[in-house]
Formats: sequence, C-alpha cells, structure tokens
Amino acid sequence: MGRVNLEEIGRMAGVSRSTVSRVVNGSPNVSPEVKARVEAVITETGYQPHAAARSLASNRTGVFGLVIPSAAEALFDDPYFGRLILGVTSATNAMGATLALFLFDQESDEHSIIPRVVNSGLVDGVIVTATQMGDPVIRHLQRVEMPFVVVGRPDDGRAMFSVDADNRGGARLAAHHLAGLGRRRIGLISPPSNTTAGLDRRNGFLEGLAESDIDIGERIAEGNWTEESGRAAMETLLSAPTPRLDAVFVGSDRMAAGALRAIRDAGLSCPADIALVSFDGILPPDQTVPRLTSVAQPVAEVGERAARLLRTVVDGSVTTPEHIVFPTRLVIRESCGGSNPAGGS
Amino acid sequence: MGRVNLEEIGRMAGVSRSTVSRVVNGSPNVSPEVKARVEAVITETGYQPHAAARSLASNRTGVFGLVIPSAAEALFDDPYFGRLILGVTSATNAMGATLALFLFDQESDEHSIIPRVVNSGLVDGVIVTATQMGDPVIRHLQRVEMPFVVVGRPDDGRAMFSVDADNRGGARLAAHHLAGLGRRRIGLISPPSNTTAGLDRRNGFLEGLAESDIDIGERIAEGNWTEESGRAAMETLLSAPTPRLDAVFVGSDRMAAGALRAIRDAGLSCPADIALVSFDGILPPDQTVPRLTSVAQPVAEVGERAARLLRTVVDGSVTTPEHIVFPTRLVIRESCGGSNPAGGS
DNA sequence: CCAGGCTGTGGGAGCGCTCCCACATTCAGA
DNA sequence: TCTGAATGTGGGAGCGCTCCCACAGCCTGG
Repeated sequence: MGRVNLEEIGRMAGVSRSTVSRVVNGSPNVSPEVKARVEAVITETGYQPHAAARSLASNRTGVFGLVIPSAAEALFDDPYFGRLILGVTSATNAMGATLALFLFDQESDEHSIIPRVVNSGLVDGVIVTATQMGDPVIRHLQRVEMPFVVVGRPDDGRAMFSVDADNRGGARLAAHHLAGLGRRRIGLISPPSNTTAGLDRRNGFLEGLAESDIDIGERIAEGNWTEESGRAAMETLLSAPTPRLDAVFVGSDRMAAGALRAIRDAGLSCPADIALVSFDGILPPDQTVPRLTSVAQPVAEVGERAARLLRTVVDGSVTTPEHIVFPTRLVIRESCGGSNPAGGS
Repeated sequence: MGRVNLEEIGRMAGVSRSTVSRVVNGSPNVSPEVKARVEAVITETGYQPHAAARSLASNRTGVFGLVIPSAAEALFDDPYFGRLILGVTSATNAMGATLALFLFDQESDEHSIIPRVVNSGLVDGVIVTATQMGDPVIRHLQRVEMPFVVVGRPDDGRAMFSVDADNRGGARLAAHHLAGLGRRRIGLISPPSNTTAGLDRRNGFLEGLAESDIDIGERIAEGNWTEESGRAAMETLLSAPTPRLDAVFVGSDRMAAGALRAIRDAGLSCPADIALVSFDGILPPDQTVPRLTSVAQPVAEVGERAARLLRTVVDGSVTTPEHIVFPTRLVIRESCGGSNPAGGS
C-alpha cells in the first residue's frame, strides 16, 4: 500500500493521468463507464491525492488557520475557546478541510509566525479571534491580502468579514430582566473595554438600563475575563458607600463565578440580597451555586459559521464583506431570583 | 510584495537557485560573502519558501497533527485538553512547525479523516491522545507506518513512543496521604477503567491502600470523567450501608467537583466528615469549596515533550521506542483536612 | 609535479499534481 | 452533405522547491 500516484492509477484503469484527475475532482465530461472503472481502482488501492503536489499545482491547500493571539494561557481556562474550536472543526471536518491552530503564548511568537504562515502558502485563509482593538494581526492580514474572517466585531469593520454574537442586544435583555424584577440599584461588572465584545456588552447594558429609566450611578467596575478579576470587581462594588446595590450584571460567566464568591465572602446572599445575571451561558450550570442566569451566545455555531464563511471567501464566491450576527437569548436560572417559566437547566 | 521564488532571489543576489537554497536551509559550503549577500536579499524581499513546493520535493511538511478521538464535546469542558494543546503549540512554535488539529466529534469522522490525513502526506507525524484501550486509530497508524507519539500509556506499549504522567505513583501518594491523616474507611471514585490512565490511578490507589493495610471493602464506584458522573458516584458511595466512609479519592478534578456537591447535598461536610483527594491539579483552586487537595500532573509539559519527541521520531534520530513518564506530586489544600506545610494555593 | 582530495557553485531532473490545449469522435442543424 | 459545436480523452508544461551530480579552483602530500 505504498503511495501510488495519478499516473499509476491511470495505467491500472487503462486511462490517462488527466482522466483520473477529472474523476478525483468530480469534473464533468467523463463517461460513466470510465468513471466507474477509475473509481474502482481508486477504492481498491486506497489512493489519496498528494496534498503538497496538489497545492503546488493549484495554489490551494485545503487548510484553514485558526489564530488566537495573545494571552493564550488565561484564555484556555475559559470554556469559550474550546467550544469555538469545536464549532470550527466540525465545519472543517464536514467540508474535508484541515484546521491548523496558531496560538501565541508570547508576543514574540506573533511576529515570527504570522509572516511565515501568511507567505508560505500554508493555509488558504484564517479565522482570527479575540483580538483586542487595534490588533496588528488584522492589519497585517489585510496588507498581504490573505483571506480572513474575524470572530467578533472588528473595531474597523467595513472592509472585512465577521461573525459575532449579539452582545449588545443580549446585554440589553439582561438590563430589562433585572429591571423587570423590580431591582433598582443595579451595578455592572464590565468586560475589558479594549475589546469590542466588552464594549458592546457594556453599552448594551447601559442602554437597557436607560430604557428602563434606571441610573447606574457609580456602580460600574471592570474585569479582564478572569474569575479573579470578577471577584475583585464585585468586592469593589460592595465596598462602595451605601445604599448597597441589589443587582448586578456581570459581563462573563467566569467573572460571575468570581463575583459570586465575593458576594458569599461578604456574608450576603445571591439572589436574595443581590440578583445576578451574567453573559455567555457557557459554564456547566451546576458549577456555581446558585446556578447562573445568563445571556447565552451560540459559540460553536459562531465557529462553524466562520469556517463556512471563510470557505466562500477563499473560493471567491463571496466578495463583499458580510457581517453575521447570531442572536443571544436569556437563560433564566436561579441567580437572578426571577421566575423561570421553562423550569430550569 | 507578491511571491518571489528561489530563482528570483538568486538573480537578485547574483547567484544560482541552488546557492540560495543552501543559504535558506543552512547547509555548509557557502562562502561567507555569498551567504551575507543572499541573506540581505531575503530580508529585503521578505522571502518565505513555498511550503507546498518544499514538501513536494523533500517529502516533509513541517506540520504535526494532534489527534483527539471521540467524545470531543465532553472533553472540552475539561481544562486538560486546553492545557495539553497549549503545551504542544508552545513546542511546535519553538521549532518552527505547524500544528494541525484533528477532533472527531463523531465516529464517522474518524473513519473518513484518518485515511485522508495519513495518506495525503499532510503531516509528518501525529500525537494521539486520550485513546480508549483497543482504539483502532493506533493500529491504523502502525499499519501505515506514520510516525506517532501517544500521550498517555498505550495499552500495548512495546512498539511505540509515549509520554505520560505517573498516574500510578500519584494515586499511591494519595492513598498514603489519606491513611497518614488517620482515615480508615476510605473510598474510591475511579476514572473509567477502559482507559489506561483510569486503570493506573485505580490500581495505584489500591496498591497504596494495601501498603497502609487498609481494606477498601465495597467502597468503590466508577465515573466517566464528567462532573455529573462524579456526583452520581459519590451518591452511590454515600448510600451504602453503614459505616459511612470518612475519606475518598476521586480520580479527576472534574469528578471531584461533582463529588463535593453530592457531599454537600447529603448534608455532610468536606473535609470534616469526608476527606477528599483528587487527581489532575488542574482546576483553578478557588473554583471549589473547599479547595481541592489534588495530585498534580504537568499537562503542558507532557504536551511539549510529546511534540519534541515526535520530531526526533520523524527525523529518524530516535528509533527505539521511548516511554517518558513525568512525575506527579501531591498538592495539599483544604479538601483533605490535612496539614498544609506550604501554606496553600 | 601531478594525482586526488576538499570547497564552493551551477544546473538538470523530478516530486505529483492541475491547467490548458490538441485532438478524435459524435451529433445536430442548415 | 458538410460545418461547427459539444463531448470525451490524452499529454505537455509548469508550480517552486530539493537532491544529486558536474565542474572549476585550490590545497595537500608522495
């Protein structure tokens, strides 16, 4: 079962290299009998086209890159990236493509790897995630005209493709929900404001509060996605002068887990003293007490869609920038102290 | 900055294609002046060798595969895989290689993807993880003579390379520790026994108990790595006829989180009523109350080592199977109720 | 003084494909 | 009947490298 090539398959089937190639690639204009004969030989020999030869000749590799810049260490404690990868691989598997993963645990990696990847023809295109605003990776990709899709909302989004969840709308929902439960002294633990996702959740929430005629006053703190930062932020909010807040929106599940600890450590109860709604809907529900009411975003679907969109960009069937936004929805559990029409989980 | 090739670089530097190739690949027998001249042109043009052309000619791709078969969905809730990927990418980044990720969320993927990957010359070799005993993937890799390294202890390990953590030794430590704290009615929540890691942890623990002259009796249950299975297993142990156990070893951090919930739900306290030691040392400590005493394994190091080992296998500098085992160590926190010499965290 | 080795360089061949054009055959329409 | 398209097939060229051999020039030792 040593490697065979097109020529050899052709010899065995009594046709030429070209005809075998046409069969392999599903080109038209091959007679049914010949096609069947060639396919039989292919199955019999277990023939697989040589990836390098194919991509040298055709200038396509069938490999997509997934780029996760900066702070990889911290990121992997968040189930978000696992889910995203799962979504992307599910799409690439389905379309017979291969996923190459590029993580930068150090700034230096970024500068050495990006040029290598981009100029060596290793990948047909890349999916870029989790970029901070003004991230140089995106500018670099634009400059060299490598096809790419951004996961998230790019800060300068006119000239590129992106797939995002409706952070703004979801955060508004959270505000309305807390207001609807009668809470009035509502606080916010915002995700980092140097990311568009962070900004959108923050602004959407403030917008929602405004619509409910609630003034947030000074009850704003900011975290950096980590559990510890959520705890610290909650502590800050709790130490503010009275009256104490009676509800809080936390910009991510992981930060919410930290915030819950701070609430408990302060001798308070969630949801009785402080109602909490978070964002992501991604933590296994039973991992926290009480279980989190959270705005759920469809992370795996985002990844899947990004991969499929990238393919259309790569093969040129779509050329005008598309911005796909997935809806988010409020999943009500215990931490908000509100009603749960559906019965939970 | 359109693609330039070797020939063109050569023309610009006044030398031949071959000489440029020698410079790029660091071959000897290039005069210093010529080398400097060529390097200048390369820097100036930002030249990068074309990956496909190179691998077509040399039969090497510089791409390593990481294969994670079966049950990907569940797996990504466990920080284990994130850490492993981090370790692997850190090594591949350092050696200028690229990582291709192969996840099988469905059995069917496995059968369609493995042959494609293996026969298309897409990767130089693969790292295979988390295989159940008797997994066909490994046999397939052996049959086609694709270089590979197993993460974990292969059930039939004589003829292959592997990198593992000392599951058995770590579990023995756990047994000795609980025994040393004076606990006598000790139970076990074992990881699945169709994995070598599960078997090793189970056997190591039983071995440690035997060395401490403790009989485990009927106090054994088995989980499947998930938090929920840990909860269910603990429930089973607690519902057994008296006398109730006073300590338990849980085969993974995630299962331990579930077990803690079962203990709490039964109105019992950890560590006062039941001391608990788990395995992995991978969960952020503050994620559980009380914080877990756990046998820590160096997951990222395992991944890093596996990648480096794979490279030596691929380039033929190592040919006799090597089995690398990383030591594990007991990290004492609160859940065992024992002394913590180092003061925590 | 010359055979035989090293050193540095150039260029041919070929890796296994895809792309394109050439060509044979068939078939429709004028 | 003949022209011209549609259909099916073969083969040349070339993608950008690496590998290997050829060869010029120089140095060494008998």
